[in-house]
Amino acid sequence: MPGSGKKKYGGIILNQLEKLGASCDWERTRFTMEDDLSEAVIDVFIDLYRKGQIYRGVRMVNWDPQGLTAVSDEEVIRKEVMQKLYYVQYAVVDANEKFDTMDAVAAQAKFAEGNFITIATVRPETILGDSAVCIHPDDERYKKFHGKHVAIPYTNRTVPVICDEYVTMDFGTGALKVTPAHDVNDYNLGIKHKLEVINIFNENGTMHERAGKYIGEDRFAVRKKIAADLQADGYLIKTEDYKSQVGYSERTNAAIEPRLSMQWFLKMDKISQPALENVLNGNIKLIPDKFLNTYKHWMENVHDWCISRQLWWGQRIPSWYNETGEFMVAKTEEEARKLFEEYNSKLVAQGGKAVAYDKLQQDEDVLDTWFSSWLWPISVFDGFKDPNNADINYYYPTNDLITAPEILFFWVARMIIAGYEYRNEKPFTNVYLTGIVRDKLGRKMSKSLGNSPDPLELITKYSADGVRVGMLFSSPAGNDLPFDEGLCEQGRNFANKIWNAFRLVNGWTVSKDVAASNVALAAIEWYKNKLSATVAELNELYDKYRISDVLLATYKLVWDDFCAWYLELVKPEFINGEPQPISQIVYDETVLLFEQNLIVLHPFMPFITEELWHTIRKRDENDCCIVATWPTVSVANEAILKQFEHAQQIVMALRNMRAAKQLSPKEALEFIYTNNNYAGNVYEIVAKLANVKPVLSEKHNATQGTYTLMVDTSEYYIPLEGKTDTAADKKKSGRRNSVPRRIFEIGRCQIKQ
RNA sequence: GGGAGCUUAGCUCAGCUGGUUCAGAGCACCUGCCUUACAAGCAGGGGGUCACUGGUUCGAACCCAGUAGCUCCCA
Repeated sequence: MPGSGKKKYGGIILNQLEKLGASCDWERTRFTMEDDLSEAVIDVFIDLYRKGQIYRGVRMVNWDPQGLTAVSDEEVIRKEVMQKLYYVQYAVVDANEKFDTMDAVAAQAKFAEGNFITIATVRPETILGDSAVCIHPDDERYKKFHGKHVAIPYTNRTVPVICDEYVTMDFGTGALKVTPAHDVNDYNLGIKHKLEVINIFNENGTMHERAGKYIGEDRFAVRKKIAADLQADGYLIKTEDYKSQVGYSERTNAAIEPRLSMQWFLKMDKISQPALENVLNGNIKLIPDKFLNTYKHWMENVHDWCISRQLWWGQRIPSWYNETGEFMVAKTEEEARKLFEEYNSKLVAQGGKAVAYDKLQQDEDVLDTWFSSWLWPISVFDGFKDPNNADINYYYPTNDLITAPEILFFWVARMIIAGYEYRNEKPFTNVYLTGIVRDKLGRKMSKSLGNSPDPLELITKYSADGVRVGMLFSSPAGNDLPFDEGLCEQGRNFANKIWNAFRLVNGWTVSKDVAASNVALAAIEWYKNKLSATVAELNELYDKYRISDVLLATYKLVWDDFCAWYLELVKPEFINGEPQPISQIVYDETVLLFEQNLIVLHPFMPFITEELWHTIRKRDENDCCIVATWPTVSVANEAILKQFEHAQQIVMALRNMRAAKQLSPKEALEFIYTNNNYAGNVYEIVAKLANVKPVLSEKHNATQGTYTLMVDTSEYYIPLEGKTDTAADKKKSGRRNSVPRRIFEIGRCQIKQ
């Protein structure tokens, strides 16, 4: 498994997938930390470095001063915190006016002259690291200070007043203190204006000697102290309450300190081009395509990729340092030595002095996990070591990648980049982006929140098939899916339904001597057509990756069409309490149709379908549902479907009438039809499912006590003389026994009284 | 601060190129039923000003503009 493959979770996830019935090639499980795959990672790093694509640079990281480590953005928990906003005055001086000591008294004199700029900050302790004060070039209030300097309290330093449109004039005082070492935005401003970077903190969050004051004291203690000092010395004008976002370490809960550090970067501008082009031109498809815009936007504004991490696990960066900090990128220490040797001989040849490399030390940092994951489609088939092996040639590029939208950039885009860089070919054609599972409060499932349901527990409760159905029911492509255990229950109920349908069929006694009834033959004919039409629909939905729609259509086919209509029609009757045998022909056809159902159900419910596949008929061990031929689609006979639909409508209308009139389903009724628009077996179907006796009458005049059914353009009559009242009387008296004259609308059929 | 997207029934969402599948599905809910596979079930039923305002059009859930609310991504 790629990416997040923390080993201890890897095993659990694989186990869960297995239990869920994922039909993976389990013999081939791999892990990006394996030797072969790690080697690929290192080789690629070296290759890209030699191509000049990888460089070292400074970057702001999230530093955990308690854990003494950098943490990733994902491990930072942002909280809204009430803080104090401190308004501090800086004395303005001329650029050439150098002060060795701008003490409080001197500053007060400047203030009195009106030569001051007020800044607002929630972190007054960082004042000691200020390198500039920034104002908007158009800000009238500060125009007179263009080109001037300000004196930073307690530092003996003056820093320039710089102009940049980055500053919002009407926010705060319109003047921004710039502390490049301790704020990302300030850092970027610092680069733009070539400011000094003054890191005033130690790794553990105490003040560095560089700060010049409060040395060794903790940053938060210093905040209080300096606030008090600023107040006492007349720098502090006022404080205000201020709500702001502060990041906390997920591990230690310490406030995150932005910190500058040396990191490794991969240049993205050129290498990412094919990944943009081939998605835009449709060589690689994102499904659903609403992600195209996001993808495009990101790829067009791509930043260099920071590939180094300060973690204890992962592939160590293959860079070797000598005593003086020079380094060689090489696979092994020996190679690094050789490189140093060559380097030295060149130096010496040019008249320089050789550098020492007696003690080489490998970089302490490791590579970002995505830096191994992006190679996955190639490295998993050993495509780096052996670029022409049979597996990679067969599996690369593959058809579909299924993944979450949140890692579209982290992983998907980078796999595409690596694919074009190292095989000059896309790694896959379709990227299906699933929904993100959320809990009922709309939060992402996460290990730290502990709000993820345990799949194994769900499986014991609802079965693997039930859980699969539950998950897939509510997962339209790309939409979040709010997890609801009720859906797993629905899945379990569905499995139960299938099981019961099987029990019914399995319990029949079959007889070659019994002729197939017209109704049964009609049902078979109809369901074959219905199945064919539905499979055509399923195929289309599959092509569009509309998995939840496929599931719903399959669900309705099996539950409604097969169980509620088909089985009810072919089901043998009981005579004198004795079940009658079923005709061999009908039985055989039913089993065949049942099997077709199992095949279309299999992707969603592999366990029960495979089980029934091998129970419903004696089979070879290798004759499995999972590899059974998908039902073929023939042109559905529209007339048959229409005819059946007409029968269904009559049945539903009759049931509805019975409900309204409180007539027991057991009470047989006469059903009078006057024309043969719907010949076929429509009326036999109706007879079986609605407990009526069809009677052909050339002409019927509706009389009192006769219901008229209107279905499509056909009229039917049901004599109810003497039935209604007796039926009603059997029920709780007074309820509904006087149904007013009205029209019931049921779909397109009406029942007129 | 920049970008993307969403708002349709109590909930989760479909609804393609504007017009005979335009107001849909599943769940939930309500009412009958222990009817010989299934109460984890069967039969029936009630729910919506398609966020709001305006525009385009013979015609708008759908196209356009604005407003409000929500979500995500990047910094």
